[in-house]
Amino acid sequence: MSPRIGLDLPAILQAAVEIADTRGLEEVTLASLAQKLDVRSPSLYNHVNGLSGLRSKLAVHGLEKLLHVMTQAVVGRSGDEAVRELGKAYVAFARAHPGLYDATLRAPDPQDAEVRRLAGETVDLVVRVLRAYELKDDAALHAVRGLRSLLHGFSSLEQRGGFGLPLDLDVSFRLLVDTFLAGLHEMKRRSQAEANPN
Amino acid sequence: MSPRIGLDLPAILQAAVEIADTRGLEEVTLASLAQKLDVRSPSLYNHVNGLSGLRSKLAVHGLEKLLHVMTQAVVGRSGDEAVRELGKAYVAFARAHPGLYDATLRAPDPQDAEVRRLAGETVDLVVRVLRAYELKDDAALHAVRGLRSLLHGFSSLEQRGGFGLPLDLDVSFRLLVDTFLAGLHEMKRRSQAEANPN
DNA sequence: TTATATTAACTAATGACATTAGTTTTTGCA
DNA sequence: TGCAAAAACTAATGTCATTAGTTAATATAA
Repeated sequence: MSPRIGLDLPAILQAAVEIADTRGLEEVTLASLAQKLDVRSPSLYNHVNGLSGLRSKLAVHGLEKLLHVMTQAVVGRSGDEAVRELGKAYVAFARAHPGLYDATLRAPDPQDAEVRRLAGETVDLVVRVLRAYELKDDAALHAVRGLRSLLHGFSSLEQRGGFGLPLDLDVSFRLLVDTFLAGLHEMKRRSQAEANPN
Repeated sequence: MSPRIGLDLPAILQAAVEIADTRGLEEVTLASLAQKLDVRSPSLYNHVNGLSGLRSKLAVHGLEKLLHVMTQAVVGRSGDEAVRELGKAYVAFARAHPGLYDATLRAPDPQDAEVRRLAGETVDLVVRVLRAYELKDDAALHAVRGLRSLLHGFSSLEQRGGFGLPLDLDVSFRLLVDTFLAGLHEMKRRSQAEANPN
């Protein structure tokens, strides 16, 4: 059945991740990948649907790993602590895997079933973490979007060297998360005051 | 001195912006640009230093426009109102010019003098707006980073369709900014309480 | 008015890609 | 032992960016 198996998907993905993280996502080409794997580039078509297929697989792989570290970060925790650890895990992942993180957000096809499934699971995870803040109705979902915006924004700008200031990045990040949490508490307070105006 | 002037930098930039905003930044190639301008691609080298030069100019152009709309948004305003308008102007720009906004953040050379100058001016603008919160020392700069993270994160995810949820984006954004502002007020309160603990 | 220098835009050529078609080769199983 | 499946290959095509060298238009000086 199966003839010379030199390549397989895991090996291809690992090599692609290595290139992405060290040289940048744009450098992940079928040519560079084939060279690294000591193979001719058309051979890759037996495992992956061209460059765009590779990028899809890379995106899915990255989302899986990201969801995993986020999940690990919140088990056994709740409230502010859980959010803080979640945030730390998120930026740590982006720092450790800049290229893979990038791939995560440039899925050629956002309608891809796998991508949607993983995105959904990630949202669920964060919703559960934010449940502690007793946000009503859609507020929890809006808060998920907000938290994700802030995490992604920070990671993205950090990666692009978008912060020209000579200022400790970890301090900036901690303050940002703390400010968001303080705001969340305040919003909760307000909505409760509104619902129950002594 | 000057022979047949069919092209000039403004025309080139305008065409590039059009392609970027309608088809995406990746579609801005010397080939597509030349076709749109009815010229052969090597001709572009007389005005721009190759593809990377074009991207640099595009980034600078985008930063200039972004700084301009941000500046217009805050004149005559202060405090929360100024921050809210600043935020609205930021996401409105990203929505109106998705490709150009993208170019803004993928400057091939973040060390480029023009890019650094504009980035500096933008930081200055936001610092002035945040002065109202009387943040001490570096806190103001950290807050600038935070605000920028959140604005960029939201815009970027919105563009990439990263929000799978069927939820009003404008509401999400307003809540995010409000949460940040509430947090900022709370942080200010805390630092004052600490400095002057009755 | 004419000649020249300047320089924009051109053609031609090269090399890096992705991709497709068609061929070779390995290997599991009958 | 032989055959079918499929992995990896070679060859070819087309799209890019980029460089070298050529042509041609025009502003200015004579």
